[in-house]
Amino acid sequence: MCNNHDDLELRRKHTASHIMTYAVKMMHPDVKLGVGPWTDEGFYQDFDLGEGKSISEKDFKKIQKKMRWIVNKNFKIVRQEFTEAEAREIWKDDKYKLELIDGIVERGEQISAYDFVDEEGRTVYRDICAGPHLDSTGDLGIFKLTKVAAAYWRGDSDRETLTRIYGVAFPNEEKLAEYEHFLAEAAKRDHRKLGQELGLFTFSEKVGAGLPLFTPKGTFIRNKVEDTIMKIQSKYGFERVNIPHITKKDLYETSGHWAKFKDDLFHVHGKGDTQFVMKPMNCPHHTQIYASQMRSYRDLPIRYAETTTCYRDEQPGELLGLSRVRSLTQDDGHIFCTPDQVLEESRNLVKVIREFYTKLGMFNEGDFKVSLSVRDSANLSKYLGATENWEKAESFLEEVAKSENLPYERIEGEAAFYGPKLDFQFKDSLGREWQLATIQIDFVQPERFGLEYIDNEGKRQTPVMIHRAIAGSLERFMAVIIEHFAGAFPVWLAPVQAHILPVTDAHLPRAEEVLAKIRGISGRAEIIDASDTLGKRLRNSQTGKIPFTIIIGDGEVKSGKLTIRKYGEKKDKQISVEEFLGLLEE
RNA sequence: GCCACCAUAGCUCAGCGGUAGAGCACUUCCAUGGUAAGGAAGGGGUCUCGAGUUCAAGUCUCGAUGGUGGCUCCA
Repeated sequence: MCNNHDDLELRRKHTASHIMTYAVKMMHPDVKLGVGPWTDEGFYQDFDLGEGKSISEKDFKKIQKKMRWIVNKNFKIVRQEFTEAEAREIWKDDKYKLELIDGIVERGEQISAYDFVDEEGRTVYRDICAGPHLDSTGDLGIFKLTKVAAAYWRGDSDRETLTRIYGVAFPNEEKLAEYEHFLAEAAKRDHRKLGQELGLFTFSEKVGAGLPLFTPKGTFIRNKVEDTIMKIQSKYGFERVNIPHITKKDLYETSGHWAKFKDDLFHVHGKGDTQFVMKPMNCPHHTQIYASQMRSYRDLPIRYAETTTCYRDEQPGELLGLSRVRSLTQDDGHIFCTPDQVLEESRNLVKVIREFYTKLGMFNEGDFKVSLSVRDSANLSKYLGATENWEKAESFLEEVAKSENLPYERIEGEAAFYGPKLDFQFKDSLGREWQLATIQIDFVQPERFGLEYIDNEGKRQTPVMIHRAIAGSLERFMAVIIEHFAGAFPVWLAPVQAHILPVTDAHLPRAEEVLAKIRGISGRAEIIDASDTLGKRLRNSQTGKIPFTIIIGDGEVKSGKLTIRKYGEKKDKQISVEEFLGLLEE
């Protein structure tokens, strides 16, 4: 929920939600109501339909018809206020409302409801609501129910399952058309669709859900992303390490993850009795590399980096294309340092993140947001680690966020139990936010694994661990950049940078010469021979979102120049081979 | 895991009780074509899988698998 809506839009969504609820109530008189707020997109309402009853999208037509009837009746919408006792009496049969009333009372707010009132002044429908609303149902405009889903009461999976109906509401048809146009455009950018069309990755039912397979082109992009990150961070002293993908469960018993996450791991059995699991993370492994030697304060910070795949047995309903998978490749890194070094290390990590995302053109205002997750000041006891270190780390992270001008928001209570963090969230084509880069301070694992270094007084000390990712997971990162670029990757990232089109077979030798020159600078190009018409081949290069299409015919053979068509442009350019090679450099 | 929907050729889809179709892609042939789909022929499907109903099941029912939109979760 956010508050950047103008008042009228908000009231329209609120009223639409009540009208839908009234319509559903007419069809299912015994229905009980959960919450029904407005959202960025529209509105929803949760219903408890009762045992064995359900609503599907096939019912939308009927519900919308009833809603239209309510709109046409033009009921007045009137605010009513109640005392706690009155409210408890009115909604005494509705456990959900009673629970909501508890909350309102607890917060010391006024209990209010909105009534739909007919011409004779009779209340035909009433629901508890803080408002505000339109003046009458006739003012609603255009509405549409969009989807139905299950939701848990209070968002708690241990509690009742409710049926949630989503809808949108607009002042006129044009606004609805705009919204539908946005959805259609988003669908065109969808990474699952583009991934298939551009041949970047695939899934196989035989391999399993959430286990993506990358083609040569997709793998090129992954490797390029990895190389780019490694190159940027190399100036900050990272060293690459390598670990196996399975481990004895003992590792996670020590780290403390076993108790909490054992059901989310893939378990592996060998010949003996020893129980192994596929690694869901890399930090415990990395601690063991740190722990392999006695460390001095002079050695710190020690920085390990590795791009490696982790396996998590996510629940099937949670999988989503490349955004949420069961085998995820992290560009992971861990820094072991003193508490005082957290400031400088975090600052350097932000610099790496900035440089990398700037290269991709994704570090602009509005493209991303940053969360500084700190302790819940009302509940400090649930966090592990020395208070002094927490305070230092939180203030260091905030200092970095400020001095680096990050668009950050401080979120109390969002810190992990083991330390504060700085998360970078980027949007996909539908505006859904995905965490990619992260910087997490950890006071707990070094302790649990008994990591040590010897300080300048010869005393044993426990280092702080910083977990960091720049791309997050390469799978999720690919999903986001495919949608960000709508599949039209910049030249440096494009798996195929150029198609060379000889006009006829007679021009093939020249095309091969040009190809050899491009390959000479490790450019990535392909000759598309004349077995299709030139028009057809040009079209294929464009729909394939190839950055450059080179056309070679009699004119080009004679002049020695190249005719270049850039992706998405309507006009050609004549340039020399050398100039063209310059365009491919990174 | 929860609710809803979906699954037919490599891709996009039509067929919706009487044992399969289109376009694109692919193969071959013709055409050697100067800026977003040249022409012709051909190959390709136990209609996701398993049960059930029926004389007869892509087509109806149930289950499994996979996918989508939300919810929960995301170390």
